[in-house]
Formats: sequence, structure tokens, C-alpha cells
Amino acid sequence: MSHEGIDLGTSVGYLMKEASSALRTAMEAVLRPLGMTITHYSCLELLAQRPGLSNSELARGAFVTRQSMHVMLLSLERDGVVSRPGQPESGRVLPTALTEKGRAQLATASAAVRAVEKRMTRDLDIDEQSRFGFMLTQCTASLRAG
Amino acid sequence: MSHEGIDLGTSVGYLMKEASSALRTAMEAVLRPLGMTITHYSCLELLAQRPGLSNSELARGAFVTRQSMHVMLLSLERDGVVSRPGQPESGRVLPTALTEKGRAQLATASAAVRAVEKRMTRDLDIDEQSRFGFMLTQCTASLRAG
DNA sequence: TACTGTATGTCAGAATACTGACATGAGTCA
DNA sequence: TGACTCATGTCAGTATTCTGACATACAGTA
Repeated sequence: MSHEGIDLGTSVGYLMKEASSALRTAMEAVLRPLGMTITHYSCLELLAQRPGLSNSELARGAFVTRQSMHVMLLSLERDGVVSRPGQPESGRVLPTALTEKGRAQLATASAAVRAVEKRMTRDLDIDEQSRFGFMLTQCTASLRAG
Repeated sequence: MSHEGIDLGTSVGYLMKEASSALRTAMEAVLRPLGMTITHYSCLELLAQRPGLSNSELARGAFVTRQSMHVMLLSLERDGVVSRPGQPESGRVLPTALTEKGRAQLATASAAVRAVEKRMTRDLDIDEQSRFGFMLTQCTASLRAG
């Protein structure tokens, strides 16, 4: 009576978990010396590309709950890396912005993360990289479609 | 002065994080009704395929620390899902085995997870799936090579 | 207007995984 | 033999994220 389960060696799901775990480990390794976590970095990178993002929007972009992002923003605000208005302009949304200190922090971190990403895909040529990215996007869409 | 960072929309790293986050969410959604977490399920699946795995080996296979797996095994043992000898045969390694209850639990969970994985790759044909898996493996290897 | 549904910011507590540390056992090598 | 290195199981404490909950704000609709 053998278990008709998932062959971990060839399961795309397992391989994806393995790869993302390796990516996570590699990113933590380069961010730790900078005193940053992955969520910390993700938050800064998101704000650099789309300034004024709200707490909830940042949470979705960093793939954590808005509660988790909330505590992250509190500490980033305390450290003077980001700033938020005391009162919302309309509704409840508090748009967040990078400070100069935040931009400086991000510059270093972003270079380090770019190096990791480059290392990850070093065995894939341009066409393969774009094909790979497209497949990942397809997987994401299919999973979310339910 | 624009930020020369990572374009999140096309970054392979970001797309991978997005996909693995979607996979995680989908797996949690099907495992939660069964009263199982992803680590819980991973542990059972590993044991089904390679009976007698030690705590440390299970940890590596599930991509968590051996300390985390240790507390997981304690609760699985308490629930009668796995069993370990009271004393090691040699060294300090305690080989773990699934109980009948554990096998039953796994059968249900494994079917649910297989369905999720199938959904994830439903837009990829056989060749693309194998190509995708190979690319993931390459990424993992490159990241670990440092 | 009133109502419903959806989204937000925030607080509190629980669950989960992590880092640090220690002792034990096996293997290697001088 | 003894010293050294490495991997393991385990304990303790910390950190991070999550779930649950609440009040608030807006858009759409009857």
C-alpha cells in the first residue's frame, strides 16, 4: 500500500517552494548586514516606485497582511525612514512617503537585491527569463482564479 | 532624481515571490478545513516518501529550522500522527514514522494539494511544465552557489 | 434619506518561526 | 588516545506574522 502522493522531486509546487525559499534566504543574507528585513526592503522599494501608497496597498504589494505592514510602518516611521501625515486628506487612507534617509537606505539595499536576482537568473538567457516570468505570471493568475 | 531600482512589474524575483505567495495562500485555503498547516502537511508528505527521516532532515525538506520542526513533531507525536522511538538506535538521530492515523490524514490532504498544483499549472502543457521545473531548479542552484 | 457592501487604519492576542545556546554523539586526523 | 570539527536533539527567549475585532469612511442602491 504505497502512498500515491506528490513526487517531491518533480513536483512543480515543491520546486517553486524550494526556489522561493532559496531566494528568501539569499535576500535575507544580503539585507541582514544592512539591518533590514525583506518586508522592510519591500516596503521601501514599493514606495520608491509608487509614492503615496497606503498601508493596505503596501501590504498587498509585499504579500503580508495590512496588520503586519502597520507595525512595520510604525517602526519605519519611528526610525525616520518613511513619513505619513497625521491626518488623512480624505477617507481614512494615510499616504506614505520615503524620507531622504529612506531613499539612501533603499539605494544600498536595492543594489544588493539586484545582485541576488541577477545571480538567480544567471543561467537563463534573455528569452528564457522572459518566458520564465510569463510562466510565473500564469501560475499566479491560475491560482488566484480559484 | 529617479530611483534606479527594481521594476517590480517585470522583476523575476518579484514574480516568483508573487507566485509562491499565491501558492501558499491556495494551499492554506485547502488545508485549513482539514486542520492542517503547510508545515504540518509537508512533514507528513516527506515522511510518506522517505520513512524514517530525522527531525533535521524533515526541517530541511520543509524549509524551516530544525527548532521549528521539533515543536511541530512534538505536537504531531502528541496527536498520534507520527511516532518516534524513545531512544536513538545510534547517535542522536530519532527516525520518525507515520502512524496509520497519519497516513489517513495525509491521503486527504495530498489529494487537495495535488488539485491546487494542477490548477496552478493548468495553462502550461507538459513540455512547458518540465521546462518550468528545470528553470526553477536552475534558479535554486544558482542562488545556493552563492 | 437610509441601508448595504466594501475598504481602511488600528488595537489586542494567538500562532508560528526564528536566533542563540547547550550537551551529546560520530567522524577525522595528528 | 586526544583534540577538533560537524551534525543532531532540545531548551529558552525573541521576533515576526497572523487571526479576530472594532470603528470609520466611501460608493452604490432602494
